[in-house]
Amino acid sequence: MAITPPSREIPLAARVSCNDCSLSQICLPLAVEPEQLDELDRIIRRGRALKRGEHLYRAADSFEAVYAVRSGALKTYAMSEDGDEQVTGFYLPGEIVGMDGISTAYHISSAKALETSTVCEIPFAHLEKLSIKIPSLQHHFFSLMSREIQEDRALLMLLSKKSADDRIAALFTTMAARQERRGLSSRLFRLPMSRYDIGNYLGLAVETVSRIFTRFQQQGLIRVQGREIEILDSERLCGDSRLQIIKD
Amino acid sequence: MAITPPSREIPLAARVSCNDCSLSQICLPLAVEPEQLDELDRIIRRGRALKRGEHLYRAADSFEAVYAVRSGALKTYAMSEDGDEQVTGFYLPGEIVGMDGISTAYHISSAKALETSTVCEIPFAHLEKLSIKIPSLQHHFFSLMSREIQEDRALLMLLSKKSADDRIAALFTTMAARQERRGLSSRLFRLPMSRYDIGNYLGLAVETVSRIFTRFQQQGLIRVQGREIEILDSERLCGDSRLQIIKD
DNA sequence: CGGCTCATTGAGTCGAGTCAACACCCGTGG
DNA sequence: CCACGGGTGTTGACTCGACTCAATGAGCCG
Repeated sequence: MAITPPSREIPLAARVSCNDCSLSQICLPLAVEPEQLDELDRIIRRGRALKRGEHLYRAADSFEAVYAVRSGALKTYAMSEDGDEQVTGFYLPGEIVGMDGISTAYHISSAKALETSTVCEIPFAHLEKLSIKIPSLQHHFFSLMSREIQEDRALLMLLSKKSADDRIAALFTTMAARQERRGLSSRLFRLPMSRYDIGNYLGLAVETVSRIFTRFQQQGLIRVQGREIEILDSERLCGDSRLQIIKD
Repeated sequence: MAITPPSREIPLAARVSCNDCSLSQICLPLAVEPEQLDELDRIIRRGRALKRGEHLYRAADSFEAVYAVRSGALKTYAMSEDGDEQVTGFYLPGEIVGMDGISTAYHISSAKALETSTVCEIPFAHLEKLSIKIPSLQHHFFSLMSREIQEDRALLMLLSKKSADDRIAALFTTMAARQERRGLSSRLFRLPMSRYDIGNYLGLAVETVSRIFTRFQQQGLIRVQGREIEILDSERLCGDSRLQIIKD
């Protein structure tokens, strides 16, 4: 099916080692000593490119690897029997996607690019072997999974008792925190996902999302311009919703 | 504070090795060869007893160990700033609790006994070391965490779009599956938690839980007697809610 | 210029929450 | 032995927040 592209089309990212990657301080390598980084480097297949809407993997695909997002953004979603989807997470550069599936050997959810993206593929079997040689890597990976659990728990709290306002506020707050982690502005950023995805993720109707965006703007909490968001009053945004967001 | 109990009061469980434990087929040992079970056995502190309402750990406690439930049942819950709690999970015999906290080195949530319970304490630092020697244990532990993520995701789907009926139905279905995993009846069982905990967990008011229990009974789906539940028509129970529950 | 998808806004409905009263069970103590 | 009290569970009446349906606007690409 796929025709091997001529070598000049291999994206730049493919030739950048973890050493030179701007994300190394928040990605997997942070757990690995420089001397051992080579080994990690060797097992990683870098720079796989995805077009907007393209799948990284689909539910029921066999689980072979986890992926570090290099650029762009992905969403993961699960499908219920009656065919409607549930967005379970958004993944930004430096984050690891695909950790569902370890227990079943096949993926439970699907991962789809929200925009043109590149990812680094980390074959899981190799990662496991390497984790045995590099205890700090094993620990870091346990830690990543634990954080995934924590984030799910935070979202769970949100969905189970919070109002629509709180949910939207929490989305802004977590997005801002993740921007900051990458060294970007936590005040001004662009949401990579549609209102539909937001609604689906937060368990709200698209219309509700839209209405709340508008109202938050009227209240002077944010400024919205399509997918561009500017946080004007993070105090009141958090305070109103009285949320305990995971901060690392 | 605690007075060391005379040796005859050490619970029976404390002297049972994993070898002889009836739960070994669904608990950690399933990933360990008989020859190596001794090593696992040695690091486990067995038979810690908890009275109803007693805490196993509290949020912000330093993270030292994970725990295998031997008997009874626990709930985990998080507290938001404004002081109201959110139940994040229930843990039955053979299940591992406490895996939050790996990434932060302190617990994010609290764990509390729903009834008189015993747990086996597995110091995490030891477990990590042992995982390096026993790759299948490392894999199993990754797998357990992955399953935890999957379960959270399933719950997430539930909370984000499903009706109150669906949520209750899903609770019954997952409880039944977990009973079956332990080799017990999936038709007839006892809920270890109060209606309040159920409501909190599923994001419903207690009154709603109660009403739905009553209606399900009227519809001939279940028979309820306090906390005793008999599933009469699992077909319609699942079918009505059209849910994709994680099955292993 | 259509023909898309995505986003916003308005009007009406309904499911689940809140408030309130009451039933039940069980352990305690008079 | 029974009365009392607290925790737990059930039921009813009323309210409101978010969903649904429907129409319109805005941006994008062929």
